[in-house]
Amino acid sequence: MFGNGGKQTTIKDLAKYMKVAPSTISRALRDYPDISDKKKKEIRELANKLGYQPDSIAQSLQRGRTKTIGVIVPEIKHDFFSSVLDGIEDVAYKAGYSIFVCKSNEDYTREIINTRSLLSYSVAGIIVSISQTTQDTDHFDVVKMRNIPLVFFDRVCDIKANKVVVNDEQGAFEAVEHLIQSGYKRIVHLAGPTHLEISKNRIKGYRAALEKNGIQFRKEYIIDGGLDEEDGIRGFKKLMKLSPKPDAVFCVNDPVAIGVFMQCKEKKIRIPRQLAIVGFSDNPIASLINPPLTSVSQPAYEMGSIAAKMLLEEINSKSSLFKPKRRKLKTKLMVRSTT
Amino acid sequence: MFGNGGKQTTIKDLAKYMKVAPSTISRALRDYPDISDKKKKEIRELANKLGYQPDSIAQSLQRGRTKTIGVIVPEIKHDFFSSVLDGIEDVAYKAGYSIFVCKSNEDYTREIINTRSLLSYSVAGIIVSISQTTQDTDHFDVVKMRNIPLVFFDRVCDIKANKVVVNDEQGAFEAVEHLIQSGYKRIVHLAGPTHLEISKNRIKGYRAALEKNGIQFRKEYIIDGGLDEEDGIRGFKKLMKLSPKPDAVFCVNDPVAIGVFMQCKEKKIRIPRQLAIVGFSDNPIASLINPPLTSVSQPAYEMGSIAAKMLLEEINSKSSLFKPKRRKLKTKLMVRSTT
DNA sequence: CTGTTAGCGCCTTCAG
DNA sequence: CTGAAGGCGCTAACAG
Repeated sequence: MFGNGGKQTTIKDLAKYMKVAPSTISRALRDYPDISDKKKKEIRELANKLGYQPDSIAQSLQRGRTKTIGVIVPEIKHDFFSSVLDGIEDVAYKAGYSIFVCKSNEDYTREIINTRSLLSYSVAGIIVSISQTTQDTDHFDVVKMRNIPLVFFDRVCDIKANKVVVNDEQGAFEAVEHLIQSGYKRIVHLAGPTHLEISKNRIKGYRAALEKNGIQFRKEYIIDGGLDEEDGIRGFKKLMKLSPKPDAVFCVNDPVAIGVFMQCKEKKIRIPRQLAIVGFSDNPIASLINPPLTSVSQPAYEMGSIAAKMLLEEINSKSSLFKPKRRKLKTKLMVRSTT
Repeated sequence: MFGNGGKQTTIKDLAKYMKVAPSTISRALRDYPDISDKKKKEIRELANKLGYQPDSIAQSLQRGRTKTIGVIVPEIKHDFFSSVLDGIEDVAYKAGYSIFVCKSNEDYTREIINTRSLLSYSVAGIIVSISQTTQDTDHFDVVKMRNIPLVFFDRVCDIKANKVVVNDEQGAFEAVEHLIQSGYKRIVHLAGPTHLEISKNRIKGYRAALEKNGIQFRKEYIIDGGLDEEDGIRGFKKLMKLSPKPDAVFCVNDPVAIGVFMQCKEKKIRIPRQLAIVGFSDNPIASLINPPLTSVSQPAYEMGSIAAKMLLEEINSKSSLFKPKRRKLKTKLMVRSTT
């Protein structure tokens, strides 16, 4: 735009050209009431000509906050999280915010470092889904203490903050009841890490469905594990050793279900004849595999956009006595052919 | 950490407590040679106790650059892009950088705004895969002019900058030759937007394979379109109207292939008996659908990590006469059951 | 209506 | 070895 050695044009530059004070430029550009319209127009034109762009860093230092949102997710490439990110980005973009994306890699320590790093960049707010290995959540207290709005989604924790979740218990309940009504009797649950709320709630739903339908709960039918495909594979192996042999499995999420699914294929176990499978989150992949996977659908994109909206709302509410909200979205059981 | 009204501890605070000058603190914390070891230790301890964290914004303003990398992708939720992001994040994190993720939404205008926004935040460098609708690339000239390192990946353009691509032509060639050797004769190519290099190169490979194997090229067998599932659906419809009827289709990428795939299912067309399909990028989904999709595998995570490494290298090379590099990664044909 | 001053938090001279 | 001063680009407060 201008051959000034790669430097950006500053307000000072404009001031010199126009022979006015920098503050006048600043005011004109931000359409302050008490500047003559003529001058405003002139200044605008010059700014345009020189390709002036306000320096966000300088503005941020001055304001003490950037127009950015920090996001911490355990993984980026998972369908669920990338869809959530998509939702967050759209809302943020429309509001003139940019997003810092950090990945904890399911690692507690990295999550702490991510948090610190976001704080040091004075983000306006933070959106988090905690890692599988996170048990202690003191690092988020610092965020609260600095009055930085915080929203948790999906994998939430006990902290007093905004939360966006789905109706995990109800979703699990419907999934398991569906299995029961389809005639399955020996239903195993491959559960997630026990300290995560989602795991607990999905277990609750599982038990409630059994109870309501008069099926006795067996402790050994809950198999603890993680949230990844490998956990599904491991879970499958444990499950096959059980006796009496289970006839259905409700998995804490789709990756785990896919793990089981692949093992069945490998071991030539017929789905659903020999083993019925239900997943959770309804990844796009669920409807494309064969047989298509029955799964509890979870509105990922929407969770992201709602989380971002809640965050922005808190950012824009001056009052520090913001009351944390909890949004619980509905799940929907997508019945397909693995059940 | 400290009940100072949510404000972060600053160097000034430390200076007051210690009754020394701020500059002394700054020097001690950054381990400057000429500060007494004793004082250094004291200062470090105090900083720790008060939970001091340097303000990245202030540092950035001073340096003129942040320790951040801007990334612009057309979509976040696509397997390919989210895996690339994963690769970028890992490398960035290890180098102490954070990433700004912007999504162009395949929209030229939004891409321009994204670029501007990243510039205004003084990112240390930018990594981009251009949108389908981007024909003009002047907005990246500004980046170059401000001496901000730039790396393109996958969807690159003509600008003189670092690039990370795969061997598109060779990949396409192998895919099509594989079809020919499997006995298919009437091979259609669902191509991408013609102004993108990847589209051109994949077309080149397609033609080269036909030529080498003495199959006559037919203009109507190249069907132009976009890069999404819907484009696959549209492409399928056009393809079915052709006569003589094609017996195989090579798709510019996996989403398009999936679109075709789903149409085949819907219209009860046997794969590969009636129509063979090959995709490009080998998304995880490819191996899970039934029949599993033959696809050209593209190392997405690696592309991201290499792009980030190239960028950091340029960031760290003081010399402004940095010579742009082009890394071409290898593809690998994953032969499965749709061919 | 406009200019001057001061300061956000940090780092880099330049003096001692 | 350490302190004081100035400035990165911008804006808010105070003067006229």
